[in-house]
Amino acid sequence: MGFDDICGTGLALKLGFSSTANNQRSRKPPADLLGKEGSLSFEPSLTLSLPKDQSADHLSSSTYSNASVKRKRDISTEVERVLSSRVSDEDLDDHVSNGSKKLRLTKVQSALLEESFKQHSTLNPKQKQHLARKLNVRPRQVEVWFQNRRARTKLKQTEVDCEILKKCCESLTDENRKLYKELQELKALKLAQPLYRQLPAAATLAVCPSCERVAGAGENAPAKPHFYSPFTSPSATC
DNA sequence: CAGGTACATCTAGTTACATCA
DNA sequence: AATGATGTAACTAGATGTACC
Repeated sequence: MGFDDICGTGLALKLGFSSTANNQRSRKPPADLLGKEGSLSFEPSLTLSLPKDQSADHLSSSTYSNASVKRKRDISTEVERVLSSRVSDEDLDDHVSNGSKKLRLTKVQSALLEESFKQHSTLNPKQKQHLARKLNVRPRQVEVWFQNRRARTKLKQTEVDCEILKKCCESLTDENRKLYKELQELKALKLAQPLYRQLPAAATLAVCPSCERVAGAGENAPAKPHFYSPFTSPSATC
């Protein structure tokens, strides 16, 4: 296993704590990575000793509690710390070698990634490799950047959609209010006209907007047609 | 062909760190 | 200088698709 294998998919992954890029079905750490007496071996040249409670038995637990996740991260950090000095020797990764735990992409790198994202929001392995070489970062970093970028895009779109729906809702409420007001006026007008009472029954029919039943005539008709208020739920009317 | 396995990659959610006001 | 808010790189868990046996 080479250094890029360890760093490329994240230390924790390759150490077998979890496995996004490794093996999704078996959550147990690979046996070949877990040395004896709680030490983790990546290469013959690098062995990290761990306290007893962080030994293979603990790490191979099928479920990971918060505490174990925390410990796992502590281990990862420690592993990274040890590895970083080694990276420095090999001059493979600038951000790790300068002690920074988290890489910040340069403006140029971000711009290139953005440019690439505009062309295609997902990458095939070849494109990923090419972009990684071009940017002088690991393919895994390109992959993660695209994942996060897609998530950001989706989030923004959701916010936009939410705004649109909100406006739509406001507009409909407004329209409903106007219609209700208009209806009240018509009803008032109707009551004010004595001639209205002499009109045939058919002319007084009204339709409930929520159940679409004809009201105001017939045996089973309610005493008066019912309308819904914009301030109450239509379901409450029928 | 169906089923199992390994692997790569995805999404959604979370964490941790860098940066800035 | 300290601190809280914010943006984002990196991680985790689980799902899915594909290739192979």
